[in-house]
Amino acid sequence: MSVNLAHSETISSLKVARRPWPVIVGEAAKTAPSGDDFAALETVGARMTFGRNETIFSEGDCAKYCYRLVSGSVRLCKLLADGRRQISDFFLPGDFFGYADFDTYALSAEAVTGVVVTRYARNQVEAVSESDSRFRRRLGQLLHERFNAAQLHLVMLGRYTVKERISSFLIQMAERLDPGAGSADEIELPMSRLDIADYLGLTIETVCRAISDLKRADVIAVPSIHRIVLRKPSVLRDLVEGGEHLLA
Amino acid sequence: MSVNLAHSETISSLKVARRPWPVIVGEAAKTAPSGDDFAALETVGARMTFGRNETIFSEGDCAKYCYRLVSGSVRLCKLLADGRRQISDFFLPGDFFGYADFDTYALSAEAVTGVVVTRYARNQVEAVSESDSRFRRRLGQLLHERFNAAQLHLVMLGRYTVKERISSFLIQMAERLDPGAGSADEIELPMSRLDIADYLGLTIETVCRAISDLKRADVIAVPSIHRIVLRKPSVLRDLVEGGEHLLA
DNA sequence: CGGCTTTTTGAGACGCGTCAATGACCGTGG
DNA sequence: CCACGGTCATTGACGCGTCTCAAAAAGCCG
Repeated sequence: MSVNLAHSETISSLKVARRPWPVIVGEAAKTAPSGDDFAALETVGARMTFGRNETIFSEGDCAKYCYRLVSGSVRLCKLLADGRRQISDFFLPGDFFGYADFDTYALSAEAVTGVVVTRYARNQVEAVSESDSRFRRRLGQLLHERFNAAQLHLVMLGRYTVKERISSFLIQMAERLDPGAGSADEIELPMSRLDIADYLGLTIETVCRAISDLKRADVIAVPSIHRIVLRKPSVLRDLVEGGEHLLA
Repeated sequence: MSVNLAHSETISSLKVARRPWPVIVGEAAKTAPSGDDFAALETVGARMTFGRNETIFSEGDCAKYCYRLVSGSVRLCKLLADGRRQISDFFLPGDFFGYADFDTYALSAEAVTGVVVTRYARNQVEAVSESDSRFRRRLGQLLHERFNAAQLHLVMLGRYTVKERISSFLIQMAERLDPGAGSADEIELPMSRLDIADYLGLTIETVCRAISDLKRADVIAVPSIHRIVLRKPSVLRDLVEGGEHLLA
């Protein structure tokens, strides 16, 4: 099983990233969408920065804070004693995370790229939630969304083939990364192949091979390593749905 | 992939089970635990019965109701077009389900055995939740528990070997089925091997083989088909901790 | 340019799925 | 009461797909 070497600099937390990576600042430092349900928290948030592969919080830590991602991207994962890793979710700018836990975090959150977050004390979030029913509903809705996403993830890990997993992942990322309407046809994947593998329950080699297959079939193009062009999104969709053959 | 033939009698809903199966009435018709947080709903619930393999609600149905399981057991599952199935959760007496959805149910709930439930209108549950902050917190806690369980399930499907999955499943069921203290050493599994397979992301044959292996190693005994004796729980625990302590 | 990490590709092993046959259990009806 | 048919569970033989191991290629940064 793949050895995990992601934790070279897991200690300090306010350190600036050595090399901020695609912190897409100019173009896409997406601020909160206009009708922002988090306005109530605006005043109590603290802005923070994490470097690539830095840990934002660890499984078992006292869950004092929750976070809103401003820029970059974050993985939520669980590490087994022998190095096996499962990523349960990726977060993108605008996502709110770290609130779906009890006293301690159930999983670790790590910066996939250089990251900027706003950090909120949980007791303050809870106070606002207690008094503001609109905010509370919004928070509940977010939790439900994460829950439903986890259910789909479950089906994928339990029953999808490799091709279905990769296709489903690409479509899903295209939808999430596209701010506006239907999924964009070109996406910038912030995470490494190993991250993708650990999200899909595969090995990095299998992920590479599946991507190469799609490239060979001209369903996607890969101009640079973190950039993917969906040339035939419909084929990707078919690969996921029929749950069947379509790719040579 | 295994053909699913579970839906022979999915239509009527108030029908009594043809043959109630292990509806453990005398011994374990567990009523709500003494400090019952659902007292507030007591008056608005309707008692209902479902037969084995009957559908309680289907994916996509308008989510008007939620349920509390009184006796028997229920599976929550998703069916793909080609018959593949993933079970995301089993419910046991006392469990509350069907509330973690939006307007429509995201998954289907089916009776694994003959089942008795109390059904509540969601708008009433929401009304109580809105006015009673204690009840609301309890409901949120339940959702968090299901969410954390789903996260562990995710790790299992993504990263566990067959032996680890079976061991983890047995331990988990022993803990959930045991009303009192530490896990009982003999458990009554209400679900079929196919259900177990679809929960663990395996085939029925693989599940059988793994169980036979454990039997052969004298780690468990199988006096009858739905009954399992954990002869060496510690070995089971070791088998799952090829990774880690992953049990809530 | 030279040393690193990450990605890609290849060859081979092995675990799990597939297909098929047998056995166990159970309710039904002769 | 036993024979029968249906469902579910178990076991075996075999093939395929994914993992493992290994090495080369491609980026990345000093």
